[in-house]
This record gives sequence, structure tokens and C-alpha cells, in this order.
Amino acid sequence: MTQSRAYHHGDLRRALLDAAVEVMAESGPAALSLRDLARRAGVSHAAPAHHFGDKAGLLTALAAQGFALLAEALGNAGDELVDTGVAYVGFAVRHRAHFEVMFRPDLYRADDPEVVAARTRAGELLRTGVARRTGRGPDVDALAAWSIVHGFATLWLSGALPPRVGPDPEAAARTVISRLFP
Amino acid sequence: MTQSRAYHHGDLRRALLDAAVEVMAESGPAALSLRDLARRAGVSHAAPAHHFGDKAGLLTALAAQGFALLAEALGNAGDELVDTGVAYVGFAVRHRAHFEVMFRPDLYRADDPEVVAARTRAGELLRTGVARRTGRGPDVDALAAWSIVHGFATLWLSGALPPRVGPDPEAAARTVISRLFP
DNA sequence: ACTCTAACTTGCCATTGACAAGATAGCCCT
DNA sequence: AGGGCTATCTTGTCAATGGCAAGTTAGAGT
Repeated sequence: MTQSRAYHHGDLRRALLDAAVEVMAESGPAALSLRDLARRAGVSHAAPAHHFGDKAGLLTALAAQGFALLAEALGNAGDELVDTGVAYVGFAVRHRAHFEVMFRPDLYRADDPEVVAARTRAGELLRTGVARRTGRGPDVDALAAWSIVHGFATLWLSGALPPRVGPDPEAAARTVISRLFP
Repeated sequence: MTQSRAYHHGDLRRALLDAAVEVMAESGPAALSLRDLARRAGVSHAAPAHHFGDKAGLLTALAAQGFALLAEALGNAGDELVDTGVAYVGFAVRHRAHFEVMFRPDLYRADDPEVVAARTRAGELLRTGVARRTGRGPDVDALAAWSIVHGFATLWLSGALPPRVGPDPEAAARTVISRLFP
């Protein structure tokens, strides 16, 4: 996919987002620099501003993309509640950069319409995944399920978990989620 | 530890840390600037470097302080497992700035001896709190418990939780934790 | 009183985000 | 074919930041 047409660049917007993901995946969100992204894309230092306005604009686009990807991942998950949870963790691990931005609203404009729409959709899918297996109050169940997968994903990404958890986050997540919903 | 004598400033190190907590509590970690902290403390822009070396040094000190505070909070919690979990969430909410730095190892030197010591101690207290109530494998229980409280705290801080969860994070956390360990 | 050292300052540089003004290329319309 | 139109990108500039180097000062130790 992606461009081919090369005007001044062709598909700068996508190239910048891809570069941002790449940088953040290996160096964290703090290491992100618009000028660095521009250099990687081979354009001038002010080119990104045209597509995203400012840094927050770029991260807003990235967050929207992230919520859309999350919704897709949850939609493709199996029918069991556990599958939804594992998919959540899998998304966080596979799309680390997106995930880290999505839940840091001080970095972007969380009230952006596109973000709100994608986030809402992902939220619905998440709740649907839990609703299939409601033991107590569905609210409590949903909150507990979301908390446990989000916590596990966050801890995994931050490197805080001890080595004995093993190398496979999704397998470990499955075990932990099963503890909540046996 | 710590001095008190007031030379050029007296207690610059503490003043800078306090200012950093204040700034981050209202504007997030991204808004932190060493020069701004220096201005707030009424010293020159290079004064912070003497105490912390660089920005990562300041955040390292803050993380160590945070893990120590967490250990203290967990130590003061009640004997029940639920109490430990609620204390964890309470710490995150009450010491938001510390919490947000602690689990973002790309911002500081996670292998700093002081950080390692304080983190180890907090980890032990957390596992102790869970061990009192082991249903299945203690490892799985500990991981599930940590995940659920960490996830809830993180989601709360990021503002991602819907309003119907209510205004009191500790009360909501108690309900959620009870779902895991009834 | 003298020295010595930690604590702080002044000065500097490269990098960054943001803005303003200009250039360029493809498109549309006649 | 030609003439504008607009999105896209560039060049130039500014204030702010982190970090380094060299100098200064207060106060402790002797």
C-alpha cells in the first residue's frame, strides 16, 4: 500500500505517522521530535506543521488511529470474554506507540471528534466482550475486566513485571484473566 | 538526610522536587522544565544541574521518593488484601506525579540503586498483602491483584473512566477489587 | 585568619516547536 | 493552450529548553 506518487513527497502524512510510531516504539514518546520526523521523511522542518498543525495535532491523529486499531483488534477477537482481554493486551504489545499515546491525554487533544468517535467504538466493543459473561453487576464486571487487562498491559510495557512471568504477554494475560473470570 | 541551613537557598534539592511535583500534578510530566523549576525556586537556570546532573537525574530522585512513599502507604494499609489494593490506588491518586514517573522508565534511570531498593521494598509489601489471601497459585493471584489495581489507577488518572464510576476512586476500587477476591 | 569545597551564577551552544512569508506543482476551467 | 487556484512544501526567524564550561561566593574546617 502507501504512496508511490511523488509530488513533493506524495504521502507525507502517512510517512510522518509511520516514522513517529517507529521512533516511539524504540525510544518512548518523550523522544519524539517533529524535526526528526521531517528529516526521516526527507522534507523540510516545517512540513509536518502543514498536515498536523503542531505536535499535539500529530499525536491526536496517532491516538485516533490507535483507537481505530484497537476497535479492529477487539472486533476480530474470539467470542469468549478471555479472548477479548487477550486481544486488548495483544494490541498494547503490538502497537505500543499507539497505546502509550492513547492513554496520555495531556499529550494530545482528547476531545477531537475523530478521537472521540474511535474511542467510543472501541469502548462499546470492550463492553460487548464483557457483557457476554456477566456474573455480578455488569458495570462492576466491565470495570474489573478493563482494569485487569489495562493494568497488565501497562505493567508489561513499563517493564515492571518480574521475569518469571515469562516471555509471552498474551499467554500470561490469559492466565491472569482466567483468574478473574474462571 | 536533607539539610536545613539556608545558604544560597538552603534546601534547593527539596524545593526543586516539590516544585516538580506541583507542576506535574497539574500539567503532566511533559510540561516539566528544569529552567521553570529553577525560576520557581528563585535560583539560576543551571542550579538544578548541580543537584541532579540532568533532567533524568531529577526524575530518578522523584521516582525513588515515589517508591518509598508507596512502600509507606502499603505498610500503613489494613491487613485485608482489599485494603492493600485500595492503598495502592489511594497512593496513585494522592501522589499522581510520583506515580506517573515511576512507571515510565524511559524518563529516568531505573537501575539507580536508590530506586531499585525502594522499588524492591514496595514490591515485597505488595506481595505480602496478597499472600495473606491466596486462592490459587500465589503468583497468579499476585499478578492479577497488581494488574487490577494498577489498571484501575492508571485508567482513573488518565480520565478514561466514565463518570458513572463516581467521584471517589478508592471506594470504586474497593468494589472492583472485591470482584476479584470476593 | 586561611584554605578548601560545595553551592550557585553567568555565558554559551545546539536543538526544538511554532510562526510567517514565499515558492512550486498539479488541477480546473474556459 | 493558457491562466489562475489551492494544497503542499521551503526558507527564515524567534523564544525556550537542556546541557556544558568556567567563574564566583558563602561558609566549614582547621
